[in-house]
Amino acid sequence: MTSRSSLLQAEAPSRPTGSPGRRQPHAGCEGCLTRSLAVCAALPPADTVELEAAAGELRVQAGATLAREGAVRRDVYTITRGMLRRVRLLPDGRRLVAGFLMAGDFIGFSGASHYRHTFEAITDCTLCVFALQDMQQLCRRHPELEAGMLRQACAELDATRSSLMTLARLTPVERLAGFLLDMAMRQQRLGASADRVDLPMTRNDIADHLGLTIETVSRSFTRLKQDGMIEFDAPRLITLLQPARLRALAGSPA
Amino acid sequence: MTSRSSLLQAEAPSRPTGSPGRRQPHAGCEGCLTRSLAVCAALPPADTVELEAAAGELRVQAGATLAREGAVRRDVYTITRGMLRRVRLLPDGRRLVAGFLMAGDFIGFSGASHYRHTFEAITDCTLCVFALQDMQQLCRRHPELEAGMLRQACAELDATRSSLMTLARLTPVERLAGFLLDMAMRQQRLGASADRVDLPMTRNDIADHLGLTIETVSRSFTRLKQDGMIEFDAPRLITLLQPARLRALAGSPA
DNA sequence: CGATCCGTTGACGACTATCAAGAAGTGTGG
DNA sequence: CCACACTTCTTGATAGTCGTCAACGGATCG
Repeated sequence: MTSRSSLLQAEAPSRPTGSPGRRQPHAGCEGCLTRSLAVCAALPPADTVELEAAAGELRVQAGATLAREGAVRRDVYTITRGMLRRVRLLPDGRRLVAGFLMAGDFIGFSGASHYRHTFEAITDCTLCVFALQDMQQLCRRHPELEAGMLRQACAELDATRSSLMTLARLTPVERLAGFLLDMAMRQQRLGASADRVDLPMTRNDIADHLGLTIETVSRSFTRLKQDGMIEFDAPRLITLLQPARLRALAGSPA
Repeated sequence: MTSRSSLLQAEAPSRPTGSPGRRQPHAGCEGCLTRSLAVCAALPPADTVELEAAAGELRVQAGATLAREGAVRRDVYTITRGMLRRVRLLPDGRRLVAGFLMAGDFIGFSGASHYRHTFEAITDCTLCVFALQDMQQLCRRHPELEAGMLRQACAELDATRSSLMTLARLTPVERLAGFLLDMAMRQQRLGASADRVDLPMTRNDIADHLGLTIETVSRSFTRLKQDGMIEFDAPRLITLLQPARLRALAGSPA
């Protein structure tokens, strides 16, 4: 009985490509767990009424696709529960997982008219939906919101640029160490313990995220375990025994 | 006598680490060649007076460092002439060139209080300098400017995410093909011909940008030449003979 | 003219991808 | 409840690609 984190709920039997789910009226920002993390935080509490009016709630089953690469980009999203992957494919099937998205993350920082990635739910997810147009109008009326979006877009840019170093110059073990630290940090922000990492995604997802094969990912896990830096509570639930050594491996900035 | 492009002027005898140059009063936005490209374009012509008041002009010699990783981030820049590289180093000397910056590009989309990269001039450069504070105030007074910054930050995010695919999943030849197309496209926006690419940076810079070694970069160049896709006018001046085939190699999006 | 830097090419070896098999966990149906 | 299919993850053997080491040619500069 491996009790996975309550933040990232357990993966349901994955239907290959389920429907993205229905849009429902929004329940209200007040009780929202991610209120303080998300883009919405830029708006003073008094103005959340407007946000709520524009927002819809969307639930997506594990395994289902939220939005497909190439489709017209009509909506933007804030994730309130669960985890998704940002995927891009090459014609010959090579795959990149450009990132994992969790509660508080925003989908919609793009200048493109069409989605440039496919977004697939790894666990059951709940999201706040906004029509792109509505969000743009909200931004026009509330410069603080736009400023907040700019700040968060810059933060994401910083993070993405760090990934460049990972992919360009780090060894497999170093990449994995950095990945584990990154996931731990983000989950900690959501209230999890600092040294426990929950990995709802498959080894394949991790491989395609780190530019490796699943075998190399697996061997790198084994190496970190043998060296006493991590411990497996389950294949997808890991304890970081020596975060400092992991940080040293990953090149500190992580 | 290799007459390099007039857009990216020839590399001067590189002083190892010259001084970043002096800040001068600004010459005015009216005649600025990059006016239509840069962040500033978001501001209506009537308001450029304010921009000019806040801006300074800065010249940086080839080989000199504009800003150092870890230093306090006091200024932001728009490049009006020349080319710089965005560099990050690992403790053991491994290097990443996170990007090449040219006329119209903006340095300053970051949420960090300190520079996260070192910026080094590849050719002699001219830049518009703004104190970070001034720019933030300008944004507060002119929401259009902030909206423009957000748009451009998103565009840069899109571009950076594309680099992830390059580094994670493309072969050396594919990476180089994509790189050449990217440089050609950006130089075309500045008025150069579509099939001529000027590469002021060294093979080492290219290697550290593509996550390869200089030998592999060199061999990949040779391969593209042997296959008839490119032609060398000089080691750093290349003609794209078959852009379509290059695009196919790079995975089209480029 | 020698020194230095840059780029190319060749020989070799290491590391990671590939191929293959097996172990472990999960859900389904009898 | 158990057998079976299926997926995921791990481990081993092998091969290929790219990194490393080395040498050379060309350009630039003092």
